[in-house]
Amino acid sequence: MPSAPLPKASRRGLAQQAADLIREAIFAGHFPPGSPLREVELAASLGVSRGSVREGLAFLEREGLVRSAWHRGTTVIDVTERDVEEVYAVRAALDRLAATSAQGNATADQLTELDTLVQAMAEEIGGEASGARLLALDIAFHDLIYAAADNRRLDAAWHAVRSQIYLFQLRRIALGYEHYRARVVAEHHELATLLRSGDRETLARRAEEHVDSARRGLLTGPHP
Amino acid sequence: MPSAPLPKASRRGLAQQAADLIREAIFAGHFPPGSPLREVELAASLGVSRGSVREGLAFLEREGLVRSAWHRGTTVIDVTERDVEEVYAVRAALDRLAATSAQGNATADQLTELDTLVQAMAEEIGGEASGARLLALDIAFHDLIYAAADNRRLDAAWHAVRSQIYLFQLRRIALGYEHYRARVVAEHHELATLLRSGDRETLARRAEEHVDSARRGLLTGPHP
DNA sequence: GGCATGTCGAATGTTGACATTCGCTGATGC
DNA sequence: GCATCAGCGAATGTCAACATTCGACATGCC
Repeated sequence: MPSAPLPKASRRGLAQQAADLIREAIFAGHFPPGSPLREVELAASLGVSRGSVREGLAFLEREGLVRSAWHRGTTVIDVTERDVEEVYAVRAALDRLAATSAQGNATADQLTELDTLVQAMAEEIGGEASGARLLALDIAFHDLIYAAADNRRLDAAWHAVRSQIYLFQLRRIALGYEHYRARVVAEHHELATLLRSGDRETLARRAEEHVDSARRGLLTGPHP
Repeated sequence: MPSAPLPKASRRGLAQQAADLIREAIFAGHFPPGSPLREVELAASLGVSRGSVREGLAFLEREGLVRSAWHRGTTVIDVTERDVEEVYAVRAALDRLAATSAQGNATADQLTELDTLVQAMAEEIGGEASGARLLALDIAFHDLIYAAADNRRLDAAWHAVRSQIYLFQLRRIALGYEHYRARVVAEHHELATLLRSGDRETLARRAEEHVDSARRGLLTGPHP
């Protein structure tokens, strides 16, 4: 996942570092959905104490990547059809608000950056497309919209589903991503255009439809 | 055999208990917005260790009630106009989704319970209305809608703003709540009716407008 | 054989001590 | 008089040991 630039990264505490490493391990497939995340094991593996690992896991739970139960440990979330439906329903609602808030609120620089990202997607597809890189650009595009919306609560809600979306898409991409490749550029280009100058209601509808398109891409084809 | 002092006390862990107590203290006004929540102080006050308090504070941060910064401690959130705008913008988006999801998904029992809550509001107003009790019924009403929506991610997002809404409204109510009293019953009655049998688009719009009405109620009148 | 129960092990929950960081204060130099 | 910086104190961050809980297996009774 494209992590934000790290100007003060080293001063973020071991818990955050542990969370980052565990998150990466989950994305890398080292901990498949449903597998347990044992604190002692992780503490030994990461070279930090159990307390820091515990705090890091709590942070990942806030992102929705893992689930914890009283005295029953922490496990990676499932990736059932219902889970996908839940996440994308919430994301559609959030994206709708983010897009309409960002409209008229985004700076010129931010709008330009959106175009740059869309162009990068197009170039990625032109060459030998890497699904993972395409996905990173996709997420970065939406990160930018949420940043332009300039609403800390909205951004927090976005972060509570962002990692899950990344996990879902990553797993789907591993099975092929022609469906993804086919629509990414056009849809994001349209969103950027509508954001710059478009009917507010149309933008809201399109933002929702974009999420629905991504959801359908996840649920079609081979299932895990 | 000495009977246990707290028979069913700790099935949820000390951290959760600590979070509950601190949350209540914040709502009670013991910790006004912006005031620091010192771990050692709370640990001594609650009779638990700092670790548990720390975990409880992390949970409250998930609810948006407090904010933490690296080596700078935890403080109660501010209640500026911008904070209110942020929370209610997100809540409008979530309520819209919750209402439309609950429509056609709610059980008969849940719909009946909604009516019961609306009637309880009306009775509360008929007698000597207590703003706090009215607010509790209001929140319970929306909790029920979110429960009917049956989406764990949506419920999590709701819980990330619920406590903030409670705090905002509590502080506003302390300054008088005629404006609140005037609209509560009618608006919730309409929502319950639309939920049972109403146009989906109308329901979505009304759910958003209901939140906007609450937001305006918060921002009018005397400001803290 | 099937079900209730007791015991055990492995994991989480909790704690107090130790290390680190940050803001403040006051001495210091210009 | 004012800016700078070193030291100080108070708070948070980290750790390793201790206590508690739950699931699984074995055991015994019916």
